[in-house]
Amino acid sequence: MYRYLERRLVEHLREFLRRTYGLESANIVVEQPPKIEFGEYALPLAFELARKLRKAPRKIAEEIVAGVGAIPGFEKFEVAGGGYINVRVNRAELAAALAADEEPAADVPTGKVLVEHSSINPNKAAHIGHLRNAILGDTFVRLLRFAGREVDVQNYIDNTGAQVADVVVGFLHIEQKSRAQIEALAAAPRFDYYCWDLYARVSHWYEEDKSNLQARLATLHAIEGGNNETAAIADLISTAVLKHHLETMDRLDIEYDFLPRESEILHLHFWDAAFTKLKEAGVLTYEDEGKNQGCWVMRRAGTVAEPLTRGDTAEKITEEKITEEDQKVIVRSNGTVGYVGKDIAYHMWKFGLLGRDFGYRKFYRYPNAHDCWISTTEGEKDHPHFGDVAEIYNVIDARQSEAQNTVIEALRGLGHGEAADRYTHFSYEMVALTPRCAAELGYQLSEEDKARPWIEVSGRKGFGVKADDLLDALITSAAKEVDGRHPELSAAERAGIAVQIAIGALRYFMLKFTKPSVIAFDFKDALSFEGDTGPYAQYAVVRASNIFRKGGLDPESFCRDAANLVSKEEFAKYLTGESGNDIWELWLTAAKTSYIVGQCIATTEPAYLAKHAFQLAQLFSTFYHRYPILSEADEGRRTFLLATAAVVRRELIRVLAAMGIDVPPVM
RNA sequence: GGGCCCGUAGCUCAAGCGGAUAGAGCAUCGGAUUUCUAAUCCGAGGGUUGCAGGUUCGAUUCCUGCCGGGCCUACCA
Repeated sequence: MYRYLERRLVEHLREFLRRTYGLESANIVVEQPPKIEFGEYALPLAFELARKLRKAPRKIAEEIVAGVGAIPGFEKFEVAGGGYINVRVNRAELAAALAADEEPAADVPTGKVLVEHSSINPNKAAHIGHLRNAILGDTFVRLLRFAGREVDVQNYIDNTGAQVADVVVGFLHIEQKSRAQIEALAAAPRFDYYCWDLYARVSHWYEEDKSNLQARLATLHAIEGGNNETAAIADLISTAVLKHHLETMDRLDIEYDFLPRESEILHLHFWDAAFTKLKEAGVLTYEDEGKNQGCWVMRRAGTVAEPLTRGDTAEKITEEKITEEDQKVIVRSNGTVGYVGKDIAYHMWKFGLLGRDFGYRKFYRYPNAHDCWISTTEGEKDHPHFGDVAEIYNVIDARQSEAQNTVIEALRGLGHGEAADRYTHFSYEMVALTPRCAAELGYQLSEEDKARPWIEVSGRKGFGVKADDLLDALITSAAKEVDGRHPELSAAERAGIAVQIAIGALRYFMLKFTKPSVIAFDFKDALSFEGDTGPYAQYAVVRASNIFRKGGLDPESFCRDAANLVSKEEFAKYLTGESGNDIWELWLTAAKTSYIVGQCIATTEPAYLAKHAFQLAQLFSTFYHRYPILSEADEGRRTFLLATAAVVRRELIRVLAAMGIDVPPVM
């Protein structure tokens, strides 16, 4: 509702400015006043117009307030300070609309959205860095769906890369295992943990003797070639680890629709199709001299050709040689293609620009019967249509922004500027460990490391916190609390609640930081259930539910009837004026959910949603404390307070659901 | 060397295309309801927003230069 009213306000003002001052495209900034007493919207408009109109801001503000006229849903306009215009809505009308759950539809862009996230190398267990990626990605998917978009979720699987090769090397060269032995291990529990340790050992083995790296190269070639024993072993390992990743993420209620694999990008010759087009378009150039002799290279994203002389034309510049430093090798001199090249082909496919498609088969069925598909060379006849989408978001950490930009520039160079514009690298910073946390985990730290603000997680070194371990620790910690608080519940009930709390804590923790902030992970912070945490927000909902349970009422049906149970006159009575301010702030915040969701999508920043959930929970907790509802003697007022609790409960449940957080029945 | 990001309270973080008195959580200290469960609430202390300039009616936000930190900059992925 809040967003809808803002749009109406802006449209009305734009019309007014055109009519009164002849201003066509004034930039109308709408802010939120610092205090609820000032109103619901604030306009610094008069400051902006002061120069254009050559008048004092205060004077302009007064003219606007006097002349703007009535707008449905709004109460009045006031001039404040040196020229602010504060706008008040009709509180009763907004509250009644929110109680009735009226949310006027916004314009939903057409076309399917593709979100790619997780994309964990299938050679070891997932760690906390992967959790941040998956939780950000999954939440963004939920936000898009909340806003009415159709979304496909993809998880790219690099099953033929060096990392998988390394683990294959570990099994074959270090452990000397047979295929049958590896198969048996892969079928055993925690195979991903086994690979985690083995991967670290392989890295160590390479360091011991550089000649060992030849085993990696030979293995990599065998895997890429396919149709041999080594490739078959790599496939069985990566497939087994992948299943563990899907199970780990499913614990957090994260699901995928399709798993495109690098092996199919290779075997279905996606690259060949892309290579032809890239050469034709002149995006790739062949180097016949210098350090990259024999390679096909592209200009590195973000670099610009230096004009040889003043007045060079654009054409001349594009024909110019790219300096070695600005060259990005796409095809090596031995004819093999690097990962950026494969990525370009893959992204052409995403936008339906490649002219080729994957084969598809069902791979994994979630407990809720949702199917996750995987790429194959020859697939099932009937399958959903993937790819060929209108917009894409790639949830990939900031370290890969240059590679992402190279892919975008390749699309642009191919003449697909509109696709490049709808390609978003959803970039975020990594999760690292605090030195204290690293020490707790038993890692030896140098004096230099101890002084660092954080230490980077490294799968190669086996250095990090595994996703399942963290989740287990959270569940254990939550279970201890639940067991102490609710001995009357069955063990199964208590365990279920502990899981919900653990997931709430984890997902909230990963979402509360803004994307550019490195998370310096520490168990103390991550295991906290108090204050600015997921469980705090869950607890607010539980308390709201408790009011209804104690009162013998059903919160859902009460919520559906809220608009009928409280008249507009009563809303006005309880929400107007100074005395109504604190409860009004709660209603107003509850009305902002779709506004916040819109902001999150526009800025690709889910942290705003976490902030919103916390604010709403915090306001509710204060309200809960200040107003005993069931003991309220005044019948009308009691109903109004119940309606407040019911509506806030509904909105908070929705917000938490958008973050992938469930609310336990009791806490 | 070049590119990107960061620097805000003791600690961890916010601050909506530049706006009103820079806000939370944790920690510390002091309080609260035999009431809808205290995973809660109220209060206190705590800030030259890294430094120096600039633009502006107005700068944590934009620009420039320094200082400090991180990441990227492979014929690895």
